[in-house]
Amino acid sequence: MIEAVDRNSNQADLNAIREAVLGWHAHSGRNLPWRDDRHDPYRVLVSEMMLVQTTVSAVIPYYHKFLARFPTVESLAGAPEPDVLKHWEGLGYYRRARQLHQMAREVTDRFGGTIPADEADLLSLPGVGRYIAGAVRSFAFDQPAPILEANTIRLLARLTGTKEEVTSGSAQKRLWATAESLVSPDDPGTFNQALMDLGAEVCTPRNPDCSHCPIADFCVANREGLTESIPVRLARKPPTPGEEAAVVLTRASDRSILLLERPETGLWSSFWELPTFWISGADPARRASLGASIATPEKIPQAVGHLFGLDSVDVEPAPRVTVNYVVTRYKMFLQVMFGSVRETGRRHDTPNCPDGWKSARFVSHDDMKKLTMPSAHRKVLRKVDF
DNA sequence: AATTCGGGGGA
DNA sequence: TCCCCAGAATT
Repeated sequence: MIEAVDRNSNQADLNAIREAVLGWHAHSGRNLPWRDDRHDPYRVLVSEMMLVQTTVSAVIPYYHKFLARFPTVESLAGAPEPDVLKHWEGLGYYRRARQLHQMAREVTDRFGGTIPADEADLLSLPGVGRYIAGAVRSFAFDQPAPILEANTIRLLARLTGTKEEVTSGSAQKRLWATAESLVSPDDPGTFNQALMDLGAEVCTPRNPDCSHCPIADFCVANREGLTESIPVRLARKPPTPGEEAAVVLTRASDRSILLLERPETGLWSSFWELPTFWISGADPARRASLGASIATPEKIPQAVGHLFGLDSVDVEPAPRVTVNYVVTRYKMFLQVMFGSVRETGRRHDTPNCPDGWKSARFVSHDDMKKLTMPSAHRKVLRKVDF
């Protein structure tokens, strides 16, 4: 037995761990769609970008749809950004979609359409950090590059008995060193995937199945009864609550609905959303800038017509639909109001765009489906029932 | 070193 | 409810 894989370990222990992990993986590894063509670096990149802080089960349907529409680097590089974002809608962390899109264009421009295998080249691409670079190198190019991510952080922290907070700089440095010393020189890609699978299926966050773990004999946490207390993580702060009110403002002449295009920076950048007013508490979407003086639901009916320069606006103050959603560290309560513009006229065709937003317009039912919107507002429109 | 980036699933 | 998820970029 070894004290820790990155310190008092010898070559025989390392080899024994590698063989045990690979042997377990041969019959108990996960069968995942992006492994069907593991050596296609484009598929590796698409899957890894989607999997950033996102569960495997959430990614699988998006992966299939995305690859059906953008099967190659060239097809993605040549696609318009709204098309790319639409295929990402609902997955979250939309910066990744733009980074992947930009990545395809840089691969085309800087690397002649071929995804590079060199670490520095990979790290120079947008959205690629140490983990994704290691994943592409080991999975697609069979290079002995280490990886460190959620599953292997937990597994390696337990294996080595890491008692410090795992996101701290010193712990990260040691865990990366452990991963590097452990990665199999013979089949690094399979080994790295096997280590992740073992973390996902056996070395789980709670109630790890140590009795079926192929490397339990080498595990410090198992030996010392610390599997429930490792990994150590900082206590997270409770979410800050906030209230908003959204208005579904329908134009009577054609049943189109008023939508706003969000600013280019920050949360949901350049997404389309219902006009939404900040009421109280947290304001993660910076909606206070849209008429902060309102701040009470009662004032919204009067303010809407004035804010958008519309005549004959009628808004019901009573909310009939509510949606709760969580974004970053904020827990939001969204109440929905309903309004209509009863008369048609030029002023209704071109609503004023409030300061800070990119544009405002009435959108038809068909066009609404094509735009990319935050999930909470998608949910509102589903519940409203057109 | 802390924050910002979403959204969903499982216990 | 609470916790976590194949992290990276910015401040």
